[in-house]
Amino acid sequence: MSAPTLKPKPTLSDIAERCQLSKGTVSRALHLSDKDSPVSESTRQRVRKVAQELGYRANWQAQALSRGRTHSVGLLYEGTVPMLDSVYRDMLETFVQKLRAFDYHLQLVPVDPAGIWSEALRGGRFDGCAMLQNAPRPILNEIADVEMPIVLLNAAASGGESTVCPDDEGGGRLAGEHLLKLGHRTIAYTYDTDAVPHFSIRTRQRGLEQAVQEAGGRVMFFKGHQYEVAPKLLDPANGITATVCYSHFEATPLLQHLWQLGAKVPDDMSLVAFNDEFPLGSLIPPVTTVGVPAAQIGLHGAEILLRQMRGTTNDARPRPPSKNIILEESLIIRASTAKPRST
Amino acid sequence: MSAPTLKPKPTLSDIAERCQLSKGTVSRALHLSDKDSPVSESTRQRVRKVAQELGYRANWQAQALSRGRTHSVGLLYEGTVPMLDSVYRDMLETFVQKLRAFDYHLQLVPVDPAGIWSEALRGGRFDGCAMLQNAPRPILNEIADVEMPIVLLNAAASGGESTVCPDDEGGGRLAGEHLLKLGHRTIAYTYDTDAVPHFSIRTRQRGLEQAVQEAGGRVMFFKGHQYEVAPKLLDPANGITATVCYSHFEATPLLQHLWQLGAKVPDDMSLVAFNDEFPLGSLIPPVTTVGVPAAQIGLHGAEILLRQMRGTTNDARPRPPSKNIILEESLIIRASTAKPRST
DNA sequence: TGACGGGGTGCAACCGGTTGCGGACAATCA
DNA sequence: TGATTGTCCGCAACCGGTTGCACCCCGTCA
Repeated sequence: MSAPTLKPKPTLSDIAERCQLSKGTVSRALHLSDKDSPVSESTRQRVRKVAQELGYRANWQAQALSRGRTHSVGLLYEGTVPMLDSVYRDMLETFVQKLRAFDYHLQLVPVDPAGIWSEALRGGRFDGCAMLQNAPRPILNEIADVEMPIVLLNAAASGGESTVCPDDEGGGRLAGEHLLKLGHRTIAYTYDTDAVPHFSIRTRQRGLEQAVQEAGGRVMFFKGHQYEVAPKLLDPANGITATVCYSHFEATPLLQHLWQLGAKVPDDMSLVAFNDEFPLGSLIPPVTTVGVPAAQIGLHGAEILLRQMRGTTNDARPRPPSKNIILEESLIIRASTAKPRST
Repeated sequence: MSAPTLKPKPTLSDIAERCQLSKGTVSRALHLSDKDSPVSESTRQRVRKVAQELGYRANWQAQALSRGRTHSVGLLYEGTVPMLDSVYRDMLETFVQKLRAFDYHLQLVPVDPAGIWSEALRGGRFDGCAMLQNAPRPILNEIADVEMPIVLLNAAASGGESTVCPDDEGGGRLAGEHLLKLGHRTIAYTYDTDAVPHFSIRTRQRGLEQAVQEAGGRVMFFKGHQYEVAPKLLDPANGITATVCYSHFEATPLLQHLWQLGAKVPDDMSLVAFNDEFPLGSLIPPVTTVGVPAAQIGLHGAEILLRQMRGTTNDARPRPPSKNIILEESLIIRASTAKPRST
């Protein structure tokens, strides 16, 4: 009694012994569905009762080892913990939820240059993985090499991988069309020097330019800290009446700097942001923005991954072909956009 | 060749065969340190070379199973994916990094009411875990029941668990003292109805009140959406000259609403927030705030957990006693605070 | 030269499940 | 009543490592 008395976790054998049965039978009794089970109803009842009493839980490693599938997926990310970036919140939330619904667990896997992550990859720690953002080719190649199912979230299709990506080009167009409809003709597009380099910076710009140029308008491009950009936007020589920001990280300080310079939004300058994130909605004025269907991305990503994993591990069925899903963005009109003053 | 030719992951046996050795020897050659190894230098070289060529990686489940430790820790959280809350970013970042340095992997474990998480807990999926925020007692009890090391991050000590928590009371005092020094005597404290209920709401308030009351000042308390609160703060009858917000989520809209009502910050109203988060620094004026040592919390948490896990799993050494660490918060003075006008 | 000691290796059990196969027994059919 | 079928369960191999123990062989010392 002075001994630590480590609580011995009950195992299959414990139950088997208690029930006077063999491990195999107990195993079958526990998790084969009621109908097609090769074990009698009474036995099953008995086993389950005992398992319940003992608080039995299957050991995960043992199960994974013998079944050949871990039932967990790796969440790969570069740099800092990702979910951190607010845009990823809803994306991850639905992604996780969906996978959980199928009893998949998630592992956080930083893709450090040191390459420890490859240990995880090849060590069979998970059945499939998701990568946030665009992944460096070498990494994708290594993943392809071990033939592990993968889905790229918020990334453009570049190889054979499945991807789920918002239609940033369409989003840019949305922003452009909205402003055009209001009567704007000279529109600025800006992003911050500190922004994480992501292809969507360009894609959004492209969509915007397409829409505006088709209508005979003009897009001016500004890169830099917003306190530097703001005065340029207001320079009468430019004739800019509306600005589209790459994200809420630009829009927030920009709004304040414009304000400080005496320009009223939307009267003197209309403002459109991307991402429907705090604090856009709680600024004065609330900022019109192009929302990214983050939750949808997560959901589709999970579904794709689940489908891919089903055929994993020596399953005869070929893995389903990769899929590239593009989801529409949507315009959320708030008070930061209006007709240009001159109109 | 038409067969799928699933890449056969090399195992210990494969190497053993190639080297004409037994599994056991190979296992020893691979990961016993060079000096105390009971295997000859030449053999070790040979084995490692072959392992290298084959791209061998130890199967994780098998290793975990036989060693009795998984070398991974669970990150428990309630509600939505947590890291999402910006305050947790730095906290998690350092936490993860530290654990990774010791080759621990992280699993995301939502503590859903359904109780699936308990499956993970008892299934031996991880050696220890961390819980974000305060955890419900029943959950902690279950964790205690399986005798799993745990550390509570950003939570107050309530049971036998180890905790790492910022000194919110001290932070509140810091805010109060700063304002007092500037000459403020009637100070408001506000938090939003939508704020996640967290004990720190009260703790920060308490610290603030202590400091202010000691100096003969007065704290008024306002709960609600900031657009409702703002007018009350400006009510001359109240004589409020400074406001402390529970977090950046309150401070941001409040600042704008005050502005909109014609009150200038800091001239008419000084403003102090908590958490050093976006967009506080990029607002006009930049907002004075009490910063939480998030990175430190993560770091200490990881260290505590590592120490606890060392003694896990039938180790003779008793687990080190639980520890409750409280970390100081710090005042970040920006432009939103100044002497009250009347002074 | 024979006993002893120790370094280097093989054997086999074990971790905790899963699963193919065969056997026992009862029920059904000829 | 004997052959056949089907139900239910036990046996044992297996997943891929780890590790205690025995063994072999060679050098050393008495």
